[in-house]
Amino acid sequence: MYKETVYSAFNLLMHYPPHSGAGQPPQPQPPLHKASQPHHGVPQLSPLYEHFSSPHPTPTPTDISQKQVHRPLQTPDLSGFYSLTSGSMGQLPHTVSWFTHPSLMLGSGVPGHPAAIPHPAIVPPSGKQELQPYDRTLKTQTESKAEKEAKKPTIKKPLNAFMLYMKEMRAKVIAECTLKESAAINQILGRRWHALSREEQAKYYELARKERQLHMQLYPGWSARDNYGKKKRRSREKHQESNTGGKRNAFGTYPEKAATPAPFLPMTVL
DNA sequence: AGACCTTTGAAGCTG
DNA sequence: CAGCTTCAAAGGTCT
Repeated sequence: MYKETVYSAFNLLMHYPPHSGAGQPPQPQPPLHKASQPHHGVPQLSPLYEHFSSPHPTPTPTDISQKQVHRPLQTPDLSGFYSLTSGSMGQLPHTVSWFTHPSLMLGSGVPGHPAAIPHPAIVPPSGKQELQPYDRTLKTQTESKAEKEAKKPTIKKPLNAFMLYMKEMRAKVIAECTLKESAAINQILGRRWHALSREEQAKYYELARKERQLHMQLYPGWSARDNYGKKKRRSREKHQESNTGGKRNAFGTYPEKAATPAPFLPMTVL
């Protein structure tokens, strides 16, 4: 049943014209770090950027500080960030601003900066961003150190180019194919990503670079290793097995080899 | 409740 | 340093 749903979704998408490079094998595209790419027509990516998007005018550094965004360094790259992301991104109804959504008002902020930097990278230890704000006043004095440690909000990794692309395009793909399961959606998005032109991909690489930069400034001491091992894996062996086709895939089937694409996937489309 | 699936890219880890 | 592993997002599915 589900398999058929996915199949029909791919059939539907077969007729979706790729941006460019249709029918060509995906070519590895090294990250592009041009500072002056055209920045038109990029809809909402990450709420971090949405905050600076139309219809609001491009915020000045003063505007940012008024929103209590801590910017310890005034780097030229950040100004590029503003010009890059302002006034060109559309709005998607399901998105919320990182700076206004209650889940972002965690009050934890950057260590050493009690003014609280509400940033979407900060989430409660539950993993998912919750609707209710993280209320540190709920902590009791009797809580053990370990408990307090466990309840410390997690600073998430900044999104890479593909993640930003997924965030933007997911709703569009879902609307087109009525699929909702992310595993299938992500397969489609992965193929579309490869179908993007170099210029189109460059926009996302640039946004991702800016996001990393901002993330570095917001959380100077943060390292990706901070989140290592926080997700419990059932076991490395099993995880490996799942990656090599030993377990059920997103289509509810048991693929013989993970490297073998699903037979109903037309390689010349998407 | 939380891992899994699935994708790419960044970054950490390991030998 | 090359290659492997983990984690970012997402939501349905499964344990």
